[in-house]
Amino acid sequence: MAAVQVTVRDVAKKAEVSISTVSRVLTGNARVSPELRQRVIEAVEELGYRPNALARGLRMRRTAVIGLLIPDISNPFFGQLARVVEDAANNRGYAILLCNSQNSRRREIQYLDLLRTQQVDGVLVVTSGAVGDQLDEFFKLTGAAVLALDRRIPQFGGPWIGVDPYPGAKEAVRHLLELGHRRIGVVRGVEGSVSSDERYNAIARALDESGLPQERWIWSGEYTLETGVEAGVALAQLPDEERPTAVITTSEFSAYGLIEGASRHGISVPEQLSVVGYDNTAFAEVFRPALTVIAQPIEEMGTLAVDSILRLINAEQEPQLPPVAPVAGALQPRDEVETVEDAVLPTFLVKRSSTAVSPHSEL
Amino acid sequence: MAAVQVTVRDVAKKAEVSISTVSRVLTGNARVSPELRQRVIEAVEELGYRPNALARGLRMRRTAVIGLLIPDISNPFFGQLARVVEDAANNRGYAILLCNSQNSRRREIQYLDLLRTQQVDGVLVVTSGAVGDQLDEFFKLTGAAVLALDRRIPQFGGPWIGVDPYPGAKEAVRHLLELGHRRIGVVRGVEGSVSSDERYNAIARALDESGLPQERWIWSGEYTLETGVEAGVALAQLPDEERPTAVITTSEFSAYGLIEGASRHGISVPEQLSVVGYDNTAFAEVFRPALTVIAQPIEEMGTLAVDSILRLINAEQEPQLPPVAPVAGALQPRDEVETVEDAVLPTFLVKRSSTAVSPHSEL
DNA sequence: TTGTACGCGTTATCAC
DNA sequence: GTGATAACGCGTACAA
Repeated sequence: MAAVQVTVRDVAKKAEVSISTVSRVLTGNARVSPELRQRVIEAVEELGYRPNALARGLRMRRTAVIGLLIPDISNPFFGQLARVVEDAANNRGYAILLCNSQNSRRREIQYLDLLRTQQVDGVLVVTSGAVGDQLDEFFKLTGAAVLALDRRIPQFGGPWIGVDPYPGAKEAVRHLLELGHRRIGVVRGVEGSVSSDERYNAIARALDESGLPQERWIWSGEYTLETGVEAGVALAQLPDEERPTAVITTSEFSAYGLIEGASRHGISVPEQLSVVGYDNTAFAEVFRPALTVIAQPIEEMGTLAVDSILRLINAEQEPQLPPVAPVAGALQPRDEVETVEDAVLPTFLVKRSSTAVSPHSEL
Repeated sequence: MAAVQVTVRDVAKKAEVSISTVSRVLTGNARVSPELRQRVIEAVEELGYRPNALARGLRMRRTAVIGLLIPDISNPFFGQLARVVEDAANNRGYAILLCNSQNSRRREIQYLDLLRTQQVDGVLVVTSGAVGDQLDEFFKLTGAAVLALDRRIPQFGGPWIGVDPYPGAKEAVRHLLELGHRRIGVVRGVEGSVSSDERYNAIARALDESGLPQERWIWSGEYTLETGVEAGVALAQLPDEERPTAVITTSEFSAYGLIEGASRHGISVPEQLSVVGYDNTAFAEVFRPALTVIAQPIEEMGTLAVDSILRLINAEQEPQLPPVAPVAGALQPRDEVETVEDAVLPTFLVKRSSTAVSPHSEL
């Protein structure tokens, strides 16, 4: 093949100017006389010239690439998050290097290495393990911007953008109370995990504030279908008057499992049991009954994360419109590092069909 | 800040050798005496040296990066495909640049531009529009490997790796026949789209070969929930004896919609209506009733695609184990371009609970 | 305002 | 077997 690369020299020759003039036109970093400018633009178009990001990155010490380190892209929640992040980044002229850790700490670390050799300008980390130390080291080594997304990372010195489960939990409890529920159970994640504990504590607090007991019906396990099924089966075994009439889960899949497990034993949702899930992926409204959920503001979280990391990278200077039609935006030199504060976005309740009036309600 | 980069010169100085020796040790492309080799390795470790992919890529004209151009990463099917592709690529030492076109032709073209400036070694294209010409041009311009994945691309000269809907369709029809169904409908995608026509034709052929009429109950529309709902509602309006007892859809979401629409009018699945979906995302077994589907071999398709594109790139030479512990594998010079043939993988049926004995069956 | 020359970090070609 | 040196393509001091 070969496919010889058109370089800035070819453009210069064609436009009969020097390469610096070409470069100046392309980057827009210095004034060029209109005539020369025009000649350069024409030459660029005729030759179909595109700058070489490698050379540019080597020279500028910036690549306009950010890494997205994520546990599992096939999980719809992360898929949605990735879509938002990709969109926001792309709009700002940044490319995304996809790093799917598959929930493996080893792969996370391996990917940090790759990200380092690739000279990315920043990394958005949705971690599955505890890599706080490695992240700090990565930052120290590369100077790249590092931002923890969604899940807070223990021992990590950088900023975090995530979600507060409390507002949604509060709404969920109020919603269930209004429907006449007084016995509310919880299917939570494994104890000890930061995210899992946070979610559970939010629900426990909301229940507490409502004067409801929150210690009686608690099941825990991984954020999986099976965990939900087991809880549903266990719940169905309870005598009628000791069984919760509503359950809040901290994972969407567990909610589906719960509904399945309960209905296997003749408990129907929402008639005999109301279920509130978590997350709010596209499936929540496809499922039957459509799932009421404590929703995460995926959209806001993703765009805010990109905004913040770009601020960290200090690329926020200008909208970065390409100065010359077909050529990608020029990179600005990086100046002093800014700091970005942690941000916590509220969850909120999305009411659908999996919650209904309590069977014991007098409403 | 700054975070000065450790270069091959620093390693050379520390090991008291020349930079060429360092390079030789790192790439493994030439013989180095054991003593010097050892000194280099130690220096690399002590300094935490990592090669600069930009410089290496500039020099080698290879980046070990491939682009994944995909319609919508938040769609679970593509999410699963991306996961497989990412995994396979990563195992072979390649990084993935995520290009989510959001089903926009404009963004696809824009991304091809980015991919070109980024000097990627190859592109895996799951297209949403018709960009055959642009792909050929991209190839001509860059010499990068280009491979169409999943969806065949009109007017594209390069190889394609996709799926044959027929085997799964054949199995589905046989399955339904065995369950006593004789009136089988189809919810298909929009007419004229390549993928949609292929899927429909496969089903029509399978029906035809079974001697069943295949022209009576056909609904078409986008691969969405709504299309399914409309079909379900329309189907429910038909008098009992004119209504199909089973329906095959060419999209998973349409199947869910169909079940919803039909049940709104009192038609229950699978008792009164059997439904066969398409795709087989993780949600198919979570849904109730768990969805019988014509499944695509996502795993095989993704890994084969990566294998093939790497063959095209000619990186298949060696497993590429890093010659020096902490340093990423060295790149081999690219030699003559190989050709890769189209590959068509078979679909297959996954039986679940949405299909059952026909209400009119005498079984 | 425009052009020349150097360096970013790496690999490869050439002498030794 | 080892070391100096020239590219790869770009942006920018510096000189003109």
